[in-house]
Amino acid sequence: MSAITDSESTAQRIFAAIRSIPAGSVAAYGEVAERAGLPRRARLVARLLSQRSEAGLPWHRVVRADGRIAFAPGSEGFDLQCARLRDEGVAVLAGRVHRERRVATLDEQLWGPSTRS
DNA sequence: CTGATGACTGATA
DNA sequence: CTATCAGCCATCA
Repeated sequence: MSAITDSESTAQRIFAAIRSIPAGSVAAYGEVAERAGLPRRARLVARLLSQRSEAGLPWHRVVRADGRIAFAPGSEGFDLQCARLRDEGVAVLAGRVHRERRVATLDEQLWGPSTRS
């Protein structure tokens, strides 16, 4: 059988986490890493996207923790990510996504933004 | 081994 | 608000 390395299974978990981001929403690198079971591996997620990104992977839904596009303004990646997000109905102003468009925590998805009785 | 780099993050000024 | 610093982790010279 194939010898699946830890790195590959890790990568698959990260890709799965990214795919789990609903269209019209975005998540931070740190959030993706955490949901993939890799806390504090935000840079690993970034490096993975940079080197091994897959076809069909909604990488454009991954932004920085502050909602900003990770690419430099004016770069190809920036322009492409911005366009694809807007295509999904996400407002991107000054290279930034509004806070409410973020998929904060898993808890928030399950419990809702204002479950406080 | 050390040091630099990167699609990062949080704290501080 | 922006600018800088330190922490973090994987890879490379």
